Amino acid sequence: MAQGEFGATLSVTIDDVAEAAGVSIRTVSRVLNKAPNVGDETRKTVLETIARLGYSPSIRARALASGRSFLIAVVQDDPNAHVISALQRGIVETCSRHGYELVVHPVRFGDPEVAADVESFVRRSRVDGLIVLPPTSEIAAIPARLTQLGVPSVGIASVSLPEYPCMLVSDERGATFELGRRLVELGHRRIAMIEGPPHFRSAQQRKAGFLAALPGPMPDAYLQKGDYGFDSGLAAADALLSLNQPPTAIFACNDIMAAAVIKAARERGVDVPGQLSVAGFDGSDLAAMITPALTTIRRPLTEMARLATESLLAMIEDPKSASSHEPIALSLIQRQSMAAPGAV
Amino acid sequence: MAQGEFGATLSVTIDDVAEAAGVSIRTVSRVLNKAPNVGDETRKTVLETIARLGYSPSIRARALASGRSFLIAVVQDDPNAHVISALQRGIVETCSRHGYELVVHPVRFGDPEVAADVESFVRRSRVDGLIVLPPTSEIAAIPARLTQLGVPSVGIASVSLPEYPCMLVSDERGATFELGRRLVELGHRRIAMIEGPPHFRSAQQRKAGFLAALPGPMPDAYLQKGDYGFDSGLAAADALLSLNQPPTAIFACNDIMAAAVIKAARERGVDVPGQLSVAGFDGSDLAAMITPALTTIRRPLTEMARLATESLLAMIEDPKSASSHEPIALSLIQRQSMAAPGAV
DNA sequence: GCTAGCGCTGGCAACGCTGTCAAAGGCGCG
DNA sequence: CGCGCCTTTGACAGCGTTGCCAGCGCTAGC
Repeated sequence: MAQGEFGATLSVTIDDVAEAAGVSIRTVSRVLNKAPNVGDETRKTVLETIARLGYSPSIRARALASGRSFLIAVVQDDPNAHVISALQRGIVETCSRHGYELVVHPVRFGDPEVAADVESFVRRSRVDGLIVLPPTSEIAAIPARLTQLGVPSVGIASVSLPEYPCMLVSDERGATFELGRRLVELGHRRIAMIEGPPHFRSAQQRKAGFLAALPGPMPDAYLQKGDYGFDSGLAAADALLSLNQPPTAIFACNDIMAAAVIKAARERGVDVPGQLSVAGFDGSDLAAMITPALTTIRRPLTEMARLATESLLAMIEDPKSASSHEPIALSLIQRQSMAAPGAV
Repeated sequence: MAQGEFGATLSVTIDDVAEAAGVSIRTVSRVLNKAPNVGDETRKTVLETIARLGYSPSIRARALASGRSFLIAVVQDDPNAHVISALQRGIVETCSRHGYELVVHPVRFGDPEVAADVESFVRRSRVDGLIVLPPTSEIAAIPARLTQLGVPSVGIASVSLPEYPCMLVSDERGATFELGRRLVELGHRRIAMIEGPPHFRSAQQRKAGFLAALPGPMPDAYLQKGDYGFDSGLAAADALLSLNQPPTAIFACNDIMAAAVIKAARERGVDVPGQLSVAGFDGSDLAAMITPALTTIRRPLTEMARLATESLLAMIEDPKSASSHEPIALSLIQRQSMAAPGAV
């Protein structure tokens, strides 16, 4: 019911508009959906009436009638604020450009029920599609279920999972390989590394790429475990710097642990990069803010998110449109924390 | 249509369940909504049938029929990944505990159309309620419109806006006052500050609280402009440290600028905290990762977000429930970047 | 013995929109 | 001049739920 010309509320419906404009609701609907077959004059009248009454269509009703919700979801764990936020920015921006809304569905990577949880979420909320963020995107059971449900999905990860109809695969392995080679070229021979959690395939990729770039196998003592947390980075750095033959370069699998290495080095009076080169991974803001500024590997996260969203929307709009697995190149950002080995 | 016992798809409806269970759809609906008036036996049968068919109710249809969407929205600008992500964590967690989903609606603080944009978003998406994050929560026109639409909203900010039916007001002014007093107690007399963007009321609060704690007025040269960005912090720090009488303490209105101060000091060979004390604001992870670790003010963001969400959901479930404006106390985290002034 | 009241269940309409189909009117073409 | 075709418009039937009210079979109360 329209409540008069002013103070239009949520309760103005398409019927009110149709009545006020003297046309059928179907015609109003056509105008709303920019259907081609509407007379110019009619369209104009309807548009004016809509504006006059302050009407906005109910997405809910539209969803029920059309089978499309104009909602997409992002499935994410929350290990890293920087990554999530950069990705979300790109997704949300693309969504609103296309008239979609974004719903956030958090999950726990370690939870054995993740796939079931995501499925039940999709069934209830009836979103039109999903974007699955790392590391959750490494779980093959999720895209498998989604495909079975017929819901389009896009994964963002460092490895390609055939279960996804569409993926953005960042070449983390290639990037760490390049970083490793760079260190070797600089003259480093005692090169150490702090791993990420081994159950993340991206962590495996980073490790594999880096190790492959080195001339020989890495001594066990140089290969430290880490969990992407600051404290684990501190512990690993302490262990490395306490060795009789400490490394002249340390690659930490994310920026946070790399920052910990720099802090640990500083507290022991080890000069970075004079006595120790340090590199991280993520291209986070943090890397630029610490002293010395951290060499790191940047993923074009916002850009990737935009691409992922565009692909997803294309799949939604046209289910036949074949989408592919896109490789994404990463870039090495060289800063002050890395240099040729100095006085050993 | 049910497609057999296995491979149940999205298309299982309440009708299928009703038929399979031998009851009316109305009864199935009652079971779904945990209505009290259902016989134990009937409930059991229905529940079993639901499980057997793999049925999940359509939130969309429920929304249309009941006038509730079980969707709440968070309205946010994106100035600070750390803040947004901590808040989102609390919101999303509380939502899913209560069976709601979260949709993210980004806005631009500076946009003159923000309020209209939010209104149109609410009208289209028909969310049941909104949580407005800082700094967008400082714009009074937004809650004003929402109240007019009859949509519950909760604001999280550093100042109380009467337009909001419910707010969480963090006492940033009180916290910076305490910080200022602490610096004075430590013996600092030459105290400087780097402001945030003056059009943020929270920045005004932080400034006002800090200045009020000092024994005398702050010299103009000690009061530097900043925009919460790292570079602006660097510039301000450079200006301050170039003075004939450089300050012995600098309070930067956020952690990022404080990190810049520490970096600038280091590059000039100014020892922190020996020659210069530095404090920030935000309690971000960054603060703990830099060297020296940064004294900062922590808002219990995730906790606040949880509280805000609980209040919002209470208002949604029971519109009569009176919600209030809750003051939130912040805590000063003292770390190595702050000490008594040393050799001046 | 009759009615009121209770616990449980079902039928019907509605929520606000779109899909489908068909009708009305105007046009070109043979 | 008549036919078919195209464009514009409308009627009707859903979409999958819930709200409302009625009705069933009982028991309790007068």
